[in-house]
Amino acid sequence: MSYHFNEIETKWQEYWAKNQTFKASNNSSKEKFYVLDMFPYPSGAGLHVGHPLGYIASDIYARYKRHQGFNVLHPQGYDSFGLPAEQYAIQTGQHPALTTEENIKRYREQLDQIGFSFDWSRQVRTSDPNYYKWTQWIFIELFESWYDVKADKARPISELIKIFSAEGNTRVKAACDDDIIAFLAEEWNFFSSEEQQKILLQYRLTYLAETEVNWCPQLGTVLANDEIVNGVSERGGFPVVRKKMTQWSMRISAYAQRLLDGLSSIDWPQPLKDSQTNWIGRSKGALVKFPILAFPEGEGKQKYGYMTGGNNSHLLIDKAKQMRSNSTQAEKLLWDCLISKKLGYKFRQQHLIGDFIVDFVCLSKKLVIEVDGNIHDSQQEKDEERTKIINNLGFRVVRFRNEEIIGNIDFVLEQIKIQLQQDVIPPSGVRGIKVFTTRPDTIFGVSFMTLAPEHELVKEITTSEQKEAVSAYIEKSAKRSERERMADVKTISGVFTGAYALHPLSREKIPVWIGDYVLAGYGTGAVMSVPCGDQRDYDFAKHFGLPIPNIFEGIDISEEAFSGKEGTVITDSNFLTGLPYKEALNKAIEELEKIGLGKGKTNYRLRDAVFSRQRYWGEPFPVYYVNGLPQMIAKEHLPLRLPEVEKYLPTEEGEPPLGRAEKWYWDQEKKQVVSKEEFESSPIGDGGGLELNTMPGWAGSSWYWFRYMDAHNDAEFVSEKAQKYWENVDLYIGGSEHATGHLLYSRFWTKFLYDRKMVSVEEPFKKLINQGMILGTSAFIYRLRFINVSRTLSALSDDLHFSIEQETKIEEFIQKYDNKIFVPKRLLRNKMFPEGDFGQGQLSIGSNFPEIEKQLSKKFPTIKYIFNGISLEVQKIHVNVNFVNASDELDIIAFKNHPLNQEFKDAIFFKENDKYIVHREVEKMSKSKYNVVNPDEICKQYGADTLRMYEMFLGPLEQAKPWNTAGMSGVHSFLKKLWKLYHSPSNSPEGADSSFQVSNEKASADSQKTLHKTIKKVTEDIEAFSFNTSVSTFMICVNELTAQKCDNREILEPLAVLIAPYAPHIAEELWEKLGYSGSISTAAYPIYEEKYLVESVKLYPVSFNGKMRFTLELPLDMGKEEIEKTVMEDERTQKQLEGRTPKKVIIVPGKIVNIVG
RNA sequence: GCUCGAGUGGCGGAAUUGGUAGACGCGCUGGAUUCAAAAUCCAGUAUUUUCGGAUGUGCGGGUUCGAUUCCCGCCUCGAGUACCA
Repeated sequence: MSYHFNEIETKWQEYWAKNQTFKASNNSSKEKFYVLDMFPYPSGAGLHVGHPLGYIASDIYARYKRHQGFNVLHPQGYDSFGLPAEQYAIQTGQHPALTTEENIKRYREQLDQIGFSFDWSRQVRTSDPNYYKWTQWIFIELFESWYDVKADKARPISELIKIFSAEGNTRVKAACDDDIIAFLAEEWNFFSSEEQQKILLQYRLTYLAETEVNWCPQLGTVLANDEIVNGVSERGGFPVVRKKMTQWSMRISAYAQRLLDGLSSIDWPQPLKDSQTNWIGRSKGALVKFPILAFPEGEGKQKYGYMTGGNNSHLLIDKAKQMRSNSTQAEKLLWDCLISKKLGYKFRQQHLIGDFIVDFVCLSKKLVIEVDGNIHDSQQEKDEERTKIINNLGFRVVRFRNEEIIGNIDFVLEQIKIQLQQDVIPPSGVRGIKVFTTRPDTIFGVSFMTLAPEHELVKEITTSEQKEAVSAYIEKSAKRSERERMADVKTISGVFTGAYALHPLSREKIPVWIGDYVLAGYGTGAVMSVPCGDQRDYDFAKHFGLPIPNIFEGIDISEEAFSGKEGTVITDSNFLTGLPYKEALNKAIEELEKIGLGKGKTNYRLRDAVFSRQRYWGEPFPVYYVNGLPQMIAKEHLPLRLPEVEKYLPTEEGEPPLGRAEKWYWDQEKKQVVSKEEFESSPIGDGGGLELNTMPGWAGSSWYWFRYMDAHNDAEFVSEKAQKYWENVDLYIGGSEHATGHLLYSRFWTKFLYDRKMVSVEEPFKKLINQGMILGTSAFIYRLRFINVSRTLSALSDDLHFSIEQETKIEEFIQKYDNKIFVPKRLLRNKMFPEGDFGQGQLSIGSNFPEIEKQLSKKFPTIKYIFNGISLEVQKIHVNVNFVNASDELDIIAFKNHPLNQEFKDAIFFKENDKYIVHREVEKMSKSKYNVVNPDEICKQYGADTLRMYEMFLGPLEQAKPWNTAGMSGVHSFLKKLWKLYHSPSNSPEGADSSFQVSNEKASADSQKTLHKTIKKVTEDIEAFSFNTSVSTFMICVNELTAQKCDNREILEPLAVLIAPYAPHIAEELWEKLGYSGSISTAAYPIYEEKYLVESVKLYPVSFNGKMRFTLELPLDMGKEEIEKTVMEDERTQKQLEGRTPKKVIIVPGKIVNIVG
């Protein structure tokens, strides 16, 4: 009986579906194992042969683990919100839900026919309201959380509010916005609710803020950094520009360090970990402040650090002096304490800050202490104003009352101490340029500073002489798109601002420049330029003739900058001179900290992730606005369902598509979504307009693996019990393209959920494997096109004096054959392209292509006129690989008759030997390259088991490889041979199962050896995810058993189980024939027994000087000496030695013999 | 530029801690079977050769009795990233 794979496969696929064979239970005494594939997006193109590669691997592993006795969770679902469905909706007007539904249906059919062991009962879809209800729920949890830096975890926002009302915000260390205003507890409690909300928004883990975003006009939405490839959108390849917009953001930067640390605890491919490490981009260095010398030389007297007064200083200075001598009792007491330096910092009394005289100030710590007498009670408002201005000048202010100082001076000093421990560097602001540097050791090599043109200080510091040049430069660089700036790295440009900064250590004057090689978005948007140590600074200095001081001992910097670190000794650097790199670095930070102008800092490249998309097909935010401030809809009213709109385009006012929804207001009284009219006519009017943006594609995929654990839970996103049982994903398989998107966001959300005690694990995926991409083998044909015809034809006509008829003839010819003639690649060979291959695109041809001219002239006499003047171009175009056979011949008839190829109906192909041979190239498999191969055809022709084994056989899972069906027949005939092992030879009577035959007799030692060798190797291979070699092992096994004429049940039964993970359908069928009633899927995995492999003899390779010359069979228990004796006596040895005496004989018993001499 | 990965027959690829390089499959060649084809089976298939052998895992060196495997330097290809201070 022959192997009818189609029948067998359909039969078992139906059986599995009917019996829910792969349904996982949440209540099991078995050990759990969770195998997951990366969430598929159901695209309209369906699956191609590259997609199932990872699914097959994970399925083999899942089935293997079931045989091993594990309770396996192997679910599947769809990441069904996203851009392509929406683009399609815009083009066709079809609701994305409909097209998504159709796509999912097709995906499911394709998945089913490959025989995956998915537990479909747990299927989820991100676009299902029952699912996105929980995505919205998690969003609210993020909104209700802040990041406590000291505890290094997220905490509920309610706890932050408690802290604020008890002690203000000066002590709490939180991941928050940069421009936080310091306030005390009394101030907080005094703030209006709106002010409080605004402040809290600066601390929440998801927050609304105006940010520079990547705006893609064609897609009508913003994109995250990882959605942009080479300056254009990943989907569609449209240009992206920078734009300021108010957006929801995720404070992922708070987790930068933990995301980095966590990498060491997970078993992921190193390249993937590297790429996350790079993306997070941690760099250690120092934050240094360079005070600005307000005016360039000549215009004003040089100012020193303590000269903090404003332009009215000369008027106020005397008053300050007077006040110093007239201080109150409390002031005196405090001054005595401060001046005694008990606190370790220098204070000044009655000092000018701007236009104010403050009571006390610690300049290095930027801390102002004000002592309020009773008169100040009546002018609280004025004081607030004053505090604000002083804050803006970069100082913090603490106030104490007279009676506090007199009554409890220790408490006051304690408070001041706490304030002094705060961050030294004030918010980027007036009178100082903050820079971040990884090389504070090179600080004495600074010869100028460079700011990004967008830097907020530029306008303030530019002198009047330079104003014109500076604004011209800013304008110019703003116009340059991000892409241009990226492409053009070579051009050095910049302008001097006219301003100077003070070097914090050398006290020298440093010119301040602007240049667009400095990025506004990284660090502080300003750099201290060390031309001797940084190539960009070097180039800039060379270009503008700025000095390049050398601070590296014994290093030549006449040609280029020196960026080495280890082994470098610093010189010409004051107190750093003579120190090696590491020591100098620490010493520099230490000194900067002492004078309050710098401190050690770790910087991350990772930016907060923009979470808003101006699109329709995504999760709606559970947010409405009151007076412009976001309010969360109470969780019990979730899900907030995506409304219907009549068009999926932005509104006329430029609002996102949700702006078109008829009902999109939240009525806080009715607790429901209402129309604008209903909302406005409501008597109470509580509530507001709902958020018009939707969430990005990664929202739903950042937590979905938890949902599979408890997919039908209506009360929680996952129950504690289910989550604790399944923990996290044991094995995750997918492509490496998600390295910095999905995989980073998923880790972020998991850490957040862990912090808030909603899950018990801190990482989502324990082990991860990247399957390599399956590439397509594209086919190309070469088409001729006439260019600039009308212009050249009239010129030609004039030159050659064509008659009307001739001209008409030529015109007709062009009409008829333009874009219709195809030539083979061979004709394109000439001196320049000896292979006839000119890469991608098109190529102008003329008389330098003699072959073409000859061939064409033969066929079309008219064409000679064209060669005389009209430009001819050859275009290399993709042709659908389905029209090409294995020998690269194009099926011209099928090609011409295809409905999509109407334009080629009367095309002319230049054939050779009656064939048109296409050109082949390996490229990414994609619809646009017409090289997509679907699994459907292969399943029909060879069966799913063949497809599964063949995809594994193709090569190592992680490696990219081109798709090539050549080897398919080998795998298919292997399965046929396997089938034959269980059946008697074909001379037995034909008919149903009559030929099935296994014997119950004892198997031969050889067969046992073959079986156990196979068990050992295949098991090792599965554990190592080396599926290609296990397929080879099966082939060897079946070849050997066939040769042995093995038909023993004791061999064939375990073999069926062994192969079941790879070829489940045939295994099930054989299992049934072997007399079992249930599915093979949980049959016990065969146990490897070493005793069958024990050998008594070994075929020793005998080498001479390391080269194997012959083999010799010797007993394994033979000792070294005896082996040597036997080998030396062998005549082949004597022949090799040619009479010489060996210098040395190396014998590794059981391995090799090597004779040196 | 930087980071990572990979270079082995005509092709996909194998070789576990350094120990018989090219397993397994495709393709190709020859043969059997057949009226013929398909299917199946058998033999051969790195290069070179004076048929003894010699050479051979991108290139050059090193360590070792012995290197595809370890070390150093280079070349090529692929992936990621990119003015990151």
